[in-house]
Amino acid sequence: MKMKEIAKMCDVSISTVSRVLNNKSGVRDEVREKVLKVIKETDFTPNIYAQSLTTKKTKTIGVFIPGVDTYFRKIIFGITDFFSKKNYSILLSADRYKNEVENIEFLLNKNVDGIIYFPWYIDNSIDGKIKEFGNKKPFVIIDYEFKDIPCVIQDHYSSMKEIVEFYLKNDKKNLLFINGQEYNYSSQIRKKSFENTLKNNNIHNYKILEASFSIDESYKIIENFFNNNKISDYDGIICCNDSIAISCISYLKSVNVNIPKRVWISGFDDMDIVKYITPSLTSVSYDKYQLGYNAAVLLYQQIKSTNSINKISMNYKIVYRNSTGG
Amino acid sequence: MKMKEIAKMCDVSISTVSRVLNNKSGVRDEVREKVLKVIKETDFTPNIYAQSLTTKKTKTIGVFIPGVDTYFRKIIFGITDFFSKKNYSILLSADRYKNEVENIEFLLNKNVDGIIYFPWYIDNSIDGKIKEFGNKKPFVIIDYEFKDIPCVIQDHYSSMKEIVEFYLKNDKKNLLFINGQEYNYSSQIRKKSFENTLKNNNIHNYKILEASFSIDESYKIIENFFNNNKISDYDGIICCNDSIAISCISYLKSVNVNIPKRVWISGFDDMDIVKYITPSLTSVSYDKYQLGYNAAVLLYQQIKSTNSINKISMNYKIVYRNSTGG
DNA sequence: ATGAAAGCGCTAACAG
DNA sequence: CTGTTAGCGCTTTCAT
Repeated sequence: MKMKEIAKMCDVSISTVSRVLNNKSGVRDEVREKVLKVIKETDFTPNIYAQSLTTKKTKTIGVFIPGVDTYFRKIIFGITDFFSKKNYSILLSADRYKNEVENIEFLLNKNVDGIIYFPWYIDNSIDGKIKEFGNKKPFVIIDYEFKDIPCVIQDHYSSMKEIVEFYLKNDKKNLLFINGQEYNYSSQIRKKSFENTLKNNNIHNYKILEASFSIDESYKIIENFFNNNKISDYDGIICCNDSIAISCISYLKSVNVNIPKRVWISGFDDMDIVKYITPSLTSVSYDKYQLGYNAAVLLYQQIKSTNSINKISMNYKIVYRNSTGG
Repeated sequence: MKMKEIAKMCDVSISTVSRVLNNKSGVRDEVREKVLKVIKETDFTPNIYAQSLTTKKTKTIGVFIPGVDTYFRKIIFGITDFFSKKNYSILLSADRYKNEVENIEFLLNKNVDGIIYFPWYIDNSIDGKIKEFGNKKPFVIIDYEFKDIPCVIQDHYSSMKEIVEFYLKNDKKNLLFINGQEYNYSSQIRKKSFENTLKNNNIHNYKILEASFSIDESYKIIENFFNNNKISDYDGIICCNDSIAISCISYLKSVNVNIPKRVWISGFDDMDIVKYITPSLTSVSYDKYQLGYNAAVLLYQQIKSTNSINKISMNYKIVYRNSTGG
């Protein structure tokens, strides 16, 4: 079924059908209703590829989000919920054989109307690329900042600061920070916040361990670390995400270290399950659904050229549980 | 940049450029190389919307996968890894304001070349819809079977049977099965397998509790259940996924029930973290990445009309850990 | 208010 | 081997 047939059935020209379809003026109410009726009856939907050819708009946005299993889906939900209402589709780019930049270029070639990009591996070339992409298309970054490219960030600096100060306030002053890989921007921020907060409190004795976002690797790194370092040197451990915290707890239990009595521990992300493990895990909670939704809003504003906001900083909440004394 | 310009730069017709682009015969090697060179230099990529208009192929496949956070991403990876190599894109449909069928119809309207559908809410109308969709486009279902529509299934019947028999063999014969919502097809299968296996072993005394795929709801349902039923009635609990198992363990710990001494417990899915919780959780492991990859292969075979296989049943592995005695 | 016609960028006969 | 040309289904001037 195409416009031509609809036009014939209604005894009008295809221009008129087009006008009705696009809700444009210049059609008698009577005619409009008739066309609408036939469209409905025949279940007609215009060919979006023909539309795109003429309008240069694809009503499709591209999304790249890295391999973070635990909240990937929630972010996607936020994005799709917003854009579906606007009748946009979501093109996903997540080929692991390509690097991130290649994934974005792939999306660009698909003529998407805009792109949401959650960088994961940050290297020297990324800023240049982001600038290039941002000039080409409406572009929104998640959890990374570059000049005036609109972005949605989780305020890892503040949340880490709050966590550290919570430890200090409770007299936990021998701290170990277990980070993910430091190619990740959030990791860098959290690390810096951890260090600065301690320095601002005149504490210069602390340890940072670079572990991994893979829980199995993390476990090995942690085990190896404590084979060469005394646990008793620390009364507080801060992990950069919940998985790492879980592997750390697992190790500490295996060597009979009591949490929270001997050492406090906390994570990040507040996964659904962490309130049900033993001990229940103190964690930092960001609304990942809202994160995706906000990114979608920023992108849409750009697409419609009504952009006013450039940066959204997400609210967070620290959920205190038994792993830090209850 | 368009084909016309490339043609001019190479001093050939646009048909020749098209032939080169589509790797067709009928071009002198010399000319082909020249065109290829210019294409590369100018970084030209053909407009896929114009291509689609003529070919009726979009080189895009549609994917609907429900809200299962823990392994959603792995399935997607399997699909994108396969299709990216073929230069296809992935259109994601996941609008929660629409129901599943509406999400599929949305994809259909986008003229995707094929669809991968992981049904979650199964009701009476679904078979008719699947048949309709399967007639329209290449179509692959995950974890559901309908006539000769190609599908990839996790063999929940067999894995559940094996788990149950493992309990029985170890003299755990007072069993409680905690299921997810029964609108889910896999839940139905597992339940049936649980019941049949017991019956085949002449055990008619068992209990099935319908909990929820939401871990918080599950906890409440489990707590409520044990407020009205004695824990000591059971020596084995089988949960339909790891989240439910974790909430169940949490509850049992809160009332000081020793696992595995007083009762065994097991989950499904083998999430990354479950080997690190206490007690480490016995679970059923399916390769979710491969699941997605297989679905992609089946779909591609249909698109290319080389389909031979109709059904792939995934291998599984039961990972025995401390929650069932180690 | 409505229709005719050009054109979006490409592919695929058809000629040569 | 190579070029010409007619669409693909739609939007958008430009007339009427």
